[in-house]
Amino acid sequence: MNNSIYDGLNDMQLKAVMHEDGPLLILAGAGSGKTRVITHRIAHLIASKHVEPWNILAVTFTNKAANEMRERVNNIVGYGAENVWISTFHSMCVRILRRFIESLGYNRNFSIYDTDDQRVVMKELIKQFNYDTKQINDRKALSYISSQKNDLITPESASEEAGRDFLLSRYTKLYSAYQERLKTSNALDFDDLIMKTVELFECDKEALDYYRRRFSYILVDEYQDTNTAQFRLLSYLSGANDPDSPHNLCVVGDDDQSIYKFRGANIYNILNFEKSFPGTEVIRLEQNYRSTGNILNAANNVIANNSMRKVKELWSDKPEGSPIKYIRYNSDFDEADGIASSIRTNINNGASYSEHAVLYRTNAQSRAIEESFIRMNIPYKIVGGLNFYSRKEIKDIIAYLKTIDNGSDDVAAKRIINVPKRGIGATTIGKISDHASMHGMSFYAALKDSKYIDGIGRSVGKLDSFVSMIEHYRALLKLEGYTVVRLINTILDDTGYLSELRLEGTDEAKARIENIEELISKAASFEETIDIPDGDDYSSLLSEFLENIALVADIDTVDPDSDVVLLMTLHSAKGLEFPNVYMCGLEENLFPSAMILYSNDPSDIEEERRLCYVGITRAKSNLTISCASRRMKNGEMQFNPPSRFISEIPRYLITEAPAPGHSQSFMKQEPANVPVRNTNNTPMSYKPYGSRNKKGNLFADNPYITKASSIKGSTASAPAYKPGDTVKHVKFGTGVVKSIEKKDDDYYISVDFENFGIRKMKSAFAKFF
DNA sequence: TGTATGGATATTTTT
DNA sequence: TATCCATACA
Repeated sequence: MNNSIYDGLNDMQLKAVMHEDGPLLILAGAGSGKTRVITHRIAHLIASKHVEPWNILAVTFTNKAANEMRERVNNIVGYGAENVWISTFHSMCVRILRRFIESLGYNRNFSIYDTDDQRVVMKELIKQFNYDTKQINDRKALSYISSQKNDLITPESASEEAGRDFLLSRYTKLYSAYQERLKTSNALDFDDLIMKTVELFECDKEALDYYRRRFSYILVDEYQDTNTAQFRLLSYLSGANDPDSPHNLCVVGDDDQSIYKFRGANIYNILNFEKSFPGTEVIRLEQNYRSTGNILNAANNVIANNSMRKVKELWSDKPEGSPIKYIRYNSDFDEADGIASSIRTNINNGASYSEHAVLYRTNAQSRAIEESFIRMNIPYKIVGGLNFYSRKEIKDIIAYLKTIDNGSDDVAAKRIINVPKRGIGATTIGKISDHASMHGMSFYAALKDSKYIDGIGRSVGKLDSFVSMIEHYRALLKLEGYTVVRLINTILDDTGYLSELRLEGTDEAKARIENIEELISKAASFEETIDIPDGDDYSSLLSEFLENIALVADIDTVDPDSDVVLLMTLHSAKGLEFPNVYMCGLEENLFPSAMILYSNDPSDIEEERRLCYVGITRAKSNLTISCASRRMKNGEMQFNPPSRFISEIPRYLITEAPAPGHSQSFMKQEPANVPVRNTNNTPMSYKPYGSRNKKGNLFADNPYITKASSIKGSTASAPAYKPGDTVKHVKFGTGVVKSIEKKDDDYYISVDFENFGIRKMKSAFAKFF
């Protein structure tokens, strides 16, 4: 046999690779070689057990992981890998639905709605129902719907559940209306892709049988991140309810790296796997091949503070390596500069940019770092944040393509009906919408009826020419074999979209043109990678292109060969590794985030801690952690103590580096945007947290949950309230004013809050309403 | 119908 | 701070 399949595997890895039939749970700690195990197991199945490649299904969460997996299998077996189904949950479901969705009453060329599309629909519905937007906003409604779908709860059962609960019953009404709207638009959102596939398997025996027979071996990566719907999907495919099925389901995951609860991930999928699949063999991979001893030690100590875990202790035979570097900067800008100059130093010592990554909790933090990098000429790429495909100009072009591909897609059609301006106004659009919903037809179909709609009158001509333009494009695609690239170019010319931007001539317009050019080159490279269909009908090419861009994650587009520093959230960093990692913004209220500190679910903090664990374990040789004494957040200055997670790392693993100019300059530098309050130049009353206390313990004075004071307004005027008044604070809620005292130029007000007790604050700072 | 303006609001993470 | 939305005005 081919020896190379088994070379270099440790005993546990080998055991997992060679496991015979039956359910298999691989608990793979960070850096323990889980991708290696999956790929080698696939290779083993093909080469040694003579399983046909097309009978194997491997599921991941990102395209990047899927592509890497395919490449690695290919390298091991050298043949057949292209026939293994290796794909993400979402693209697998699209593929299944494209074939069988008609049994659910949808059309096979359905659109995929992204978050923006969803919001457009939801905003319309909330308006239509006349709901108070203060009580119900689109984000909340959509996150409610998403969690229902992740748990496979239909609108019907949701509304039964909601009963007469005021808010909940409104949400469920929105849920069913939303679902109807998507159906008329022949569109599915991300969660639908999974849920509809499950529904398909429930109602279409033939479809289920087809895939059951096809996939005799199923492997799932990052299993800890699966939600209930995905679990059900896997159960169907692996014949969980069929006693005769061998249940050749192999799942790989790490409960300590479960960080997607907010997206519906159900940690019990992994914690209870053995119960769901009796006879499961459990294999633990506990040897870490990635990080130095110190880094691993730090990670183990942090995660040990969590209670709900599968027993597992990562170890490594690597040397201790350098200590973890910790710096508390004065400000987020100093932090950014500090990181940039540290990277610069490493580069001067021969390191390459791509050996570095900067990880943070929130996307907004990338801003300051980006600015420092630009100033210091450090090449970088920001992963995530504002997605390329969510830019306005890109969305516009895509909306054209979507309208051409699927005329029922109302969000797309409405987006472009008056872009570029065709003199079709809100009134006209409203009338067409009404007509459409009255007759249960799509917006685009209603456009064709415009001459029968009252009050449209003089717009009929404009609407008709819009319709014939779209029909014309369809014909180009079908009859003349237009590629996507040609189609986009034609649209840009015909509509004058591009010339309008050129005329504008601003920097912004130039950037938009560049983005459009990038879209065209993305389309071109897409067309290179797929088989051009026979004959002249290129419509399927367009559908595939649209599907492709709907399902790419930003991380998928990272070029592994380009020598740049990667900037990304801790979430995006999962599954990656770097020699040098900078984890920044380790502050209470930021990481762990303020949101979870006030949540009433105590397990939330454990998820934050897992996120911290994920971050630490990304580092191979050098880990630098940092925080800032003051930081601009949402346009206000915050002062946060260092994160509790820092104090969970044993002191002896850490070297503390002084922040540049810490002792002298902390007060000398006037914080940006903060009005000068002390005229006589005496130090202000607060001291930096984390400065050494008498015991010499770096962390002892780290008060958890210290609220950031918010600074706003510049002059202290007498407060408009008096003791005994009830006030409402933007963060602390309702409270009663206890006392007000004047000191220097400011008023100090102390308030007894219902939920937070007595708080004393400068009246100029406190936000009451 | 289109644009300008000011005020409110939000930011935790994303396939 | 940055974006979104409603309102006012051209």
